[in-house]
Amino acid sequence: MAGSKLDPIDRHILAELQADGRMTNVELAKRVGISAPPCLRRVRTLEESGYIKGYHADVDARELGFEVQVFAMVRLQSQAEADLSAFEARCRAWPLVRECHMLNGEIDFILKCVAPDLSTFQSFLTAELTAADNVASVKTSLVIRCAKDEPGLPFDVLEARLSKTA
Amino acid sequence: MAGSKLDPIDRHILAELQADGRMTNVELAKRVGISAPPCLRRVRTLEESGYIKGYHADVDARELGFEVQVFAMVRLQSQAEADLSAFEARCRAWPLVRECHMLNGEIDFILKCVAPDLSTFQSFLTAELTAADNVASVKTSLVIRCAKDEPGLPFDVLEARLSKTA
DNA sequence: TCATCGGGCGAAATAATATTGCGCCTGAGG
DNA sequence: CCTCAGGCGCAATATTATTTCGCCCGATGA
Repeated sequence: MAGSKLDPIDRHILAELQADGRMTNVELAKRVGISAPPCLRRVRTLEESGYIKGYHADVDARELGFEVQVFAMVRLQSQAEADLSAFEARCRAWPLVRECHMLNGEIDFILKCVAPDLSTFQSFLTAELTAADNVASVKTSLVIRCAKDEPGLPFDVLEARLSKTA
Repeated sequence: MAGSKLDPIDRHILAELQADGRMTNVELAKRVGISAPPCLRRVRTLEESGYIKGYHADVDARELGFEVQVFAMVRLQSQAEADLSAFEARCRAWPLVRECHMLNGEIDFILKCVAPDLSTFQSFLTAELTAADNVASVKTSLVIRCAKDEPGLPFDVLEARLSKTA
């Protein structure tokens, strides 16, 4: 099973750093119950082996003037791999698109977008997204409010799962 | 305009910390072109005033055994505020639900969920989500692959915008 | 059962970073 | 021109990160 190369201390480290990525190594070591040097070694190993992909400050979008958040459901005309890749590449190049997920079912892609205001988004929608090659239809939904936005993973679910197997 | 209380150095700091939340203050100061003490003071101010909401390690879901990611589109029977809030509270309590956004249009909520495997998600879907009070319908879409997943905001868009106004 | 070996831990020393204190400069307002 | 507030950076100090190294434990094999 994936993740089994990690012991409980490693998982504890991941959970703590997911919750507070700027915790000092001393504090982290204290929380997971080992001393600072091995704790730091574990963190470095987790980083190098890809369990930790990076660290990011969580910036308040509204405060910074990004008032609008939108989910866009996109259907394409062709689902040939080359066409899918081409669309993905376009998404990567659009700064207003923050996430692009390929889905199963009727909808081919869902995009999470941000914009400073509605008119900026509308311009993007009509001039770029809807107008893009191979795009059959786009349905958009404005985010009215966000009830939950937890970064990362539920480590408690993971622990529960592992304790069953063990 | 929102964000106008920030000068270019503040925005530069936010952009850098969004890209690498564990950068040392010395390195950050060097990049934004001031010395370490005022840089740290700015960071603290940004944290206290809420521009920076936190820092998080970005953990690899697949590596940790979360193979499945799903978007769930939920419609409710009642959209009275009390019922909306009740549903949001339920979402906050479900660990598999990582994000919950209220939308305009036909769909009332979109949820981003993760699970270790499909059967875990199916159990959650049938026993919890679909079965929950006031839920009229749930449409789910499995994420086949993720083409883009940029944390945070496009600071280049913000800068472009501000330079126009200025 | 007992020697050997590898891996991981932690104390201690050292290097780097964060944080505080303070004097200087600058620009706004009188 | 003077004064004051705000923000900077130097220098000193406190914390933290990182390296070094010896110890312990558990696995392996004679």
